[in-house]
Amino acid sequence: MTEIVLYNTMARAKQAFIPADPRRVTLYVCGPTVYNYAHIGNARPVVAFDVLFRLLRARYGAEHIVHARNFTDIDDKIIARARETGEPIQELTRRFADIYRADMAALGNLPPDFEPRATDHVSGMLTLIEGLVAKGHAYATPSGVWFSVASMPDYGKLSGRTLADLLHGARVEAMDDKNDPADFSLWKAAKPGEPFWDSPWGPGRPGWHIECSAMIEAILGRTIDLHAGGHDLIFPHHENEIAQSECAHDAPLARFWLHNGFLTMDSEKMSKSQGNVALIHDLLADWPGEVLRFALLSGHYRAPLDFTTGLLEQAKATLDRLYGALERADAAAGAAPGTGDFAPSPEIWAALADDLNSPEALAGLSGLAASLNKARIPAEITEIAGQLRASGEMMGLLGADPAHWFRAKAGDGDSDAIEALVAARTAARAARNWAEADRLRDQLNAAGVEVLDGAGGSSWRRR
RNA sequence: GGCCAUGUGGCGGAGUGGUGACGCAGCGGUCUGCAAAACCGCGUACCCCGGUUCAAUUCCGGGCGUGGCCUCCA
Repeated sequence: MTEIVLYNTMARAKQAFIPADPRRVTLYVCGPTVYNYAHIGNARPVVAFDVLFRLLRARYGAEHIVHARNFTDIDDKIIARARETGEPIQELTRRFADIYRADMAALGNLPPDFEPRATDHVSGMLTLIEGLVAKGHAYATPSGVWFSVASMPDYGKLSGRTLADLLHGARVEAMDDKNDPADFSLWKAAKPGEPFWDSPWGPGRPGWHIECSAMIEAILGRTIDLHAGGHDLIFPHHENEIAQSECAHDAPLARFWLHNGFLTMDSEKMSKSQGNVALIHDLLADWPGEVLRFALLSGHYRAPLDFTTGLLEQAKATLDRLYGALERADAAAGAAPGTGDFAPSPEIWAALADDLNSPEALAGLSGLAASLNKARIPAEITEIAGQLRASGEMMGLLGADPAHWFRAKAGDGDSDAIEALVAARTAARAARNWAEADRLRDQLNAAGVEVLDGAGGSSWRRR
């Protein structure tokens, strides 16, 4: 089994991944703030690190991996949205958390073992903050509690920033009542009308970063194996998590830091402020979730990826080819699909183990499909098809029944109508009435249905 | 300005000190009543300028281009 190598942002290099305890490998991925629909860019870390999750499960055993992904369910934007719409915060966040889960499931992601919500961990945050204040790393002011960046000698080690860099770029105006412009908020005193929790510093709510520190400690432990998220989280979010957790515990927060690159839309950053976002919810109306997933995996997770319609069309075409090979294999082997214990191909395993090289792994899938299309011996067909499915599963792909893949969108009645036309065409062909047969095929094509004539008769698929 | 990435054929996108990525699209062929699907074959790709080397797309230096981060955006 090939060793897993991952690019560790902290080291700025690929490193062999060896868990602290192979019987309990811990993975934390920063999750969403739930106040609206997730866009496809939000899905990139989820898909990329779902592949990592699958790889770890395969390597160490599913029962030995603990994967947590949080929901941020209290923050300024949530409060603002609730004010706008009048929907209570709890309902709003619960509703969008459910939508998020459904979207991620549609993209073929396994659910994490834990999905903690920030508001369930406020007491843990308070304990953490109290400890930081006691150790001189934080101080209270009327506006809340602040982390004192100057109290941590190696602050900035993840993002490669020095305190001087930060001050250089910092706003000149003294914000709030903190001592240093680089200090960040651990606890915010409640303003009138805002939701609040009681604390030693009066009613208030947590700062953004502290929730992850508290949830990681509560669920996974003080030092975890892997901490992952979007590239933009390196600074300030992950930097500040490190500051809080490490100053509180005198232990490293995570052994590996993984960050995915951004999606662009027509080469521009996809962001809410620019209004160029594609919501997963909307994309799913036009594309199977697996096409979206394949498109996201077609680039390496650390590289930028331009998310375009062309990319989706290519992903769809490639998946059609892969599923086509599986469909013929199932028919030829006459066996139930997905049976038996097949292992992923060594090449695909190696590609994924090399810092989640999904494009190379996808190339491996195509290679297997080509072999499958050429295979003639039933035992060989079963073997390769099994290997192809097992390899696909490593990436959360090819899990569908090919028949479903090609014909799912048709309603039952719709399907019957298509079957009738195909049957009529078969009859016309038997009568060597080519004109009628071609007319029926044109009619089917116009309806988005492709007819495939084979030795054993004609079949059809949706385009 | 500081920091971090990145520049590969029509398009997407891996990788490598010296013959092939892979996919999509395209072209030719086999098959087919004709197609489609599948199979076989085809493309003289590595931003620019120096340097190292027998040999650089791959290493080093410089330049140019692009993207991202620089206090709450995956």
